[in-house]
Amino acid sequence: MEIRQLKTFRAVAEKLNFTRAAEDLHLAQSSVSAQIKLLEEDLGIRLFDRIGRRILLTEAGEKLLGYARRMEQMTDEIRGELSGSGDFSGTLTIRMPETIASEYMPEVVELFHDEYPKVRLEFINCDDARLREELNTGRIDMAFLMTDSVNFKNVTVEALKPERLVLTSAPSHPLAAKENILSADLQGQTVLHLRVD
Amino acid sequence: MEIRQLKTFRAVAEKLNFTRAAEDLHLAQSSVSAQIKLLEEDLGIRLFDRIGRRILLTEAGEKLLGYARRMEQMTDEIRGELSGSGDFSGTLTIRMPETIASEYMPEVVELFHDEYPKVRLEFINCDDARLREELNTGRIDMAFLMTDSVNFKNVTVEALKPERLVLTSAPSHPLAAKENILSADLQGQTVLHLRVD
DNA sequence: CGAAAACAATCGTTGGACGCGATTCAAATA
DNA sequence: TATTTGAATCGCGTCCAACGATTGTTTTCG
Repeated sequence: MEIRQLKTFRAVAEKLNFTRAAEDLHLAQSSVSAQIKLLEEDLGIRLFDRIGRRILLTEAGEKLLGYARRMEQMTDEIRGELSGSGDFSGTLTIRMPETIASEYMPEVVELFHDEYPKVRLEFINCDDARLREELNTGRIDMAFLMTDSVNFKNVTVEALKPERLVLTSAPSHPLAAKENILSADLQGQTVLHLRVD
Repeated sequence: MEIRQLKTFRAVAEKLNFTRAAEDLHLAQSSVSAQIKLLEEDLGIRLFDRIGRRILLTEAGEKLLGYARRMEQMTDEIRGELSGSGDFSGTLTIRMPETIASEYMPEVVELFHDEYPKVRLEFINCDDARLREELNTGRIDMAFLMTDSVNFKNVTVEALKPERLVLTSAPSHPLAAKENILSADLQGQTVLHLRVD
């Protein structure tokens, strides 16, 4: 029996739905199934009745739910009481291109806020090339860029992931018919692309 | 924060000694160190003051100890309340050679008893060859053997580990001088060996 | 005072646990 | 009957946790 399992159990027991619980917990549905299965095996008793695709708490499940809630309260209490200083708060100012922001940030913000609810996130659009200065003066705390390499002094840089660069056009465009496009083919074409500072 | 970590923490906090705690928990000392380190990182606060090789609870540690105890009580309560049927009791009768018993059983019995305190273990010396009958009639529940292979019907057999067979003699024995001994060398010698039923 | 013992921290390795995506199978719904 | 919803299962990859060995330090004892 582990706290992680009890948290998962509580989520499932309250939603009575493995898939929703998985979303809440930022887990795959299969992982939730596996955890519940482990917990049931560990306790040696079924926690849910599976009636068709619908699930109900068994009597044992009902009892456990109460304990799980108290247990979780207690962990929160522990953190509240002990970690004091470890409980970050303040504002993080982040500069990043809108394209990245709209793609990745919704999920990242949710995850981050779950862990550090007292930290406010401030995003600024990445519309100029004065990053180095901004980072050094403390106007922004961090930035996400799409670029081949960055080499700033006094700034920590980490590559997060490669991102494919894709060529897109209207279906009616002459180049759309070609199987392969060489960079030479773009000669004289008007290209709309990301600003790379 | 996981229950396992809190259990480890409690053991250390009560013994004020990592090594003893590790023994109690059937863990390596390094594992205990690692768990405590993780817990301290997770909570963002030191739990022990390390004064030389001696350790003391910090203020945070004192507080946590209370919580850890309540937490553990609660898990026991959960098991007591829920697992009902999963709580095995009764007697297991096991036949095995004394050589095996004295070598492996002390630790095995301790581990087993920690997990199933209500099960009594009964050992019988392995001094006859009527194992098959004994197993089938239910006089014994299981047996440990040292042998090359066993093939009983209605009996589940599992190989646990290979065991080296070593030749030993008094230092004064003629064969003791030889670098290598062949089985032919044993011709005519009196050999004291395990009974293999 | 020097030698030995006690003990926690650290390191490298490895097996197992855990998470994931894809798939399957059953049930509910259209 | 077809489609959707939802949980279980499987195979795979990765990461974590336990271990043994070692180190460095402190305490104890000869």
